[in-house]
Amino acid sequence: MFLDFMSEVEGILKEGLDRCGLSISLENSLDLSPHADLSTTVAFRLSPALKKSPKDIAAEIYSAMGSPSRWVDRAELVGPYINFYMSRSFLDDVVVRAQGEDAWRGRMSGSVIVEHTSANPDGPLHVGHIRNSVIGDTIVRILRRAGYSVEAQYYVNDMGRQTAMVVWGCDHLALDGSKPDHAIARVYIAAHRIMNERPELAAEVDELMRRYESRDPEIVEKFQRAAKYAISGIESTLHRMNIHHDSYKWESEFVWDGSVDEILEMLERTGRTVLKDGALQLDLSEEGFEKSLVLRRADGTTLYTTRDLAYHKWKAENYERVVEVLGADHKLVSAQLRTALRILGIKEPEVVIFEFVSLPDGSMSTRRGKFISADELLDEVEKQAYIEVTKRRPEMDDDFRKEVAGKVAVGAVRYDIVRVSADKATMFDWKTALDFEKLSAPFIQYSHARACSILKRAGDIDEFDPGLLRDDYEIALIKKIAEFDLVIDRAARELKPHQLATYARELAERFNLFYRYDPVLDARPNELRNARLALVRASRNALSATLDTLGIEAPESM
RNA sequence: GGACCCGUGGCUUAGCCAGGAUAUAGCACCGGGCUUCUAACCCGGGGGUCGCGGGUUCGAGUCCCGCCGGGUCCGCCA
Repeated sequence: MFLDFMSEVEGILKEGLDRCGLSISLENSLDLSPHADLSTTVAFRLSPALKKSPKDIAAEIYSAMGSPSRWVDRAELVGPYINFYMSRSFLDDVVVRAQGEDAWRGRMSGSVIVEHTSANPDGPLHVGHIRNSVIGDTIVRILRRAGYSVEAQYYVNDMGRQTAMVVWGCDHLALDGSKPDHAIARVYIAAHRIMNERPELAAEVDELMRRYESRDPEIVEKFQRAAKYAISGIESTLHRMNIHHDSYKWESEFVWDGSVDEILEMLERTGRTVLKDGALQLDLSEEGFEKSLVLRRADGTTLYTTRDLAYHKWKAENYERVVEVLGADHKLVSAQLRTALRILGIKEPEVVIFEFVSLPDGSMSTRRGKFISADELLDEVEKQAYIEVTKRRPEMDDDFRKEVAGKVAVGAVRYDIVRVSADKATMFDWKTALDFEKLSAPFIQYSHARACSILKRAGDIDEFDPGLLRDDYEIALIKKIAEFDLVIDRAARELKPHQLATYARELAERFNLFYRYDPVLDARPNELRNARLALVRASRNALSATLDTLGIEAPESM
């Protein structure tokens, strides 16, 4: 839709530039503008080299440009700007194409792996983790919309000290009957407390780690049982938020199948490694890193980073795009990892870093038992949502109110997380979390429900003529619907899911205005009624596709 | 000490990478709108030295330098 219009504008503009003998990249030279459907400022950029005023240059290009085409109605010269406007047939085409299901998928292709969440299997997800999960899952959904074949993967850190602590805890303490991830957290926290009191026990944990790495069958069974138990709880929380992983990759796999040894050999062959105090290290001072990267301990065991290098080699070999979502605390290690990969000639991942979620009294910690779990958050938000639904729809039965409350709660939590740019640090606050009077998912869900309600009352739509949709509200809405493919395309390239959240809000706003000022069911003559019904259906489809891509359910009634 | 991220009306926030035409929304505040397709909605109003200071440019919220404030990291942990 919008991308088609944009390509035609590029063609027309390029013709003008060519005829004037000018050459400039059209990449990023067309912008959305409040003054036009697309606008270009190329004249400004050409001005210094040509030593002519932008206004004169724009005029020259303008008069040399190609004639209007199928989707482009006209171009206008406004001082140094050249503005482009959509044709009526473009708007008509948007409404027609938006009636169907295939209008919401992009033209990108290829395979992508997106790693997200990957929390240690030592307890439940807390409100910091789910920022990772929501950003990650939304990116997965955006990339799928864009046309990629996407694998969403959870990387299980089973070789770390945390998991060994959990195993030690399970050996010595009983798991209670609570949700698996919460039960594991209790054991993990208790194990830490015991270790603090009796530091001599730490050797037992070291021994567990050593035996696991050497693949002692008895220990392997214990580690994997404990980790899987924790993950089963984590998974159920994720599912509640409409988040699904296609696969789990265990870091131990890379140690046992020889990938880690292979990576170490590759690194040694670069001649960049040094043996210091018996430990193998990679010197990255040339690349601006103060500290060298330790690859293998003096005792011969591997480190997280080494296993991570092997994991990234595997990703690079199996997928065309490698994407991962990491917390800000991983910035440095991730940069070191990417540098090491570059030295090895392995494709580097595209890393989405999100800043921290803190509590009013500091940062969260599973080990210290200081966190607000995602389960707790969802329960509270759902409770609040149920109160709201009951207040607004008292005539509906309890099943309805519960179902809507669930959808609204998950939507509110996801939207509140995804709407802010990943590089903004945030503070968790119960008051804000439980307040969805403010701009939030229900605003968008509600627009969708309104559209559904009209369609339900209308019954089947006869033939329609989109050309009858001519007032400001109708046209603004059609243009916003058309923008869907542009937003997906950009968000998929830049990996910025908050752009879609902004779009969702704008789309709902435009629909609400149309809804407020243009009656549909009572519209006369009947031809106008049919055209508006078609626009409602187009809007419903656009809202539904947008919400789906945000991982938010779109109730037909709420 | 070094590195990275952030700083936009009272609060939250878009725009910054690819500099251009009146700076985006929400909350809160003041006022208005339900005999009309669901008012979880809509309309109007007030409120901004885009942290501060320099620089580049015809033009800077956007780029560069310095400073201030907040966050994060700098382990033979993960």
